[in-house]
Amino acid sequence: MNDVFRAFGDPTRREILRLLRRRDMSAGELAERFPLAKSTLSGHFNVLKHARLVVAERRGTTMVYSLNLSALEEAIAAVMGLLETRRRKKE
Amino acid sequence: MNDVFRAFGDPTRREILRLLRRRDMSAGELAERFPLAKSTLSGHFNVLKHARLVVAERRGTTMVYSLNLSALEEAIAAVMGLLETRRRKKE
DNA sequence: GAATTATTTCGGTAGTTGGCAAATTAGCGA
DNA sequence: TCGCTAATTTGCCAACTACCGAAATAATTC
Repeated sequence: MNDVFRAFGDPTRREILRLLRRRDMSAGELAERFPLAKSTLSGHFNVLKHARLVVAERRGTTMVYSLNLSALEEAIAAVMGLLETRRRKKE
Repeated sequence: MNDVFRAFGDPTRREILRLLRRRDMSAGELAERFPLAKSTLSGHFNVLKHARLVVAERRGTTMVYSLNLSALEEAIAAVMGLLETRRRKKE
């Protein structure tokens, strides 16, 4: 869970997730959308994979990345947990 | 919004938010719960304030921190946005 | 096995972060 | 104003992060 929050901390990684919500994309396809070196993107993919936010599947010579919805759902639950049990005195 | 995600990236800051969900607490009270220097905690408070996740109010010589629920709600909405518009091909 | 394409790993750098102790600011009461 | 308590700011350092280009790895096709 710690890794999930860390992964969310970087704007580039959030943009990757945003792109993947529409359709699965290869590492190269994703890299084209950013003004960054492919090696840099590869590092971001690793962080996202480690946080289980994306899943990678090799298809021939290319790697296809896709969102892992359940990890996103868990992140939402964790943030919502901060709201739920609040006991307010005044309001 | 960027600052909100950055603020969530640190475990100490998430724990501060978790403590504040029960009741408002002073800087000193909060600092007691962590094995960290007060100056370090003060830095964390600043990050949380900057992200508008907490609000500070001076009460005499002490500073009282409280959760800013609306910022939390926005963070949830942002994460949920990653889920919502997903178009699935198979399933 | 050599050439091609796609991606990752490695080595290095600049900037950021989290941590502390010490100095500083702020409010309060004598 | 002085002394006390609470909290923040400052200066410094070690660890981490994002980034790059070059070299290495992986799968495919000839």
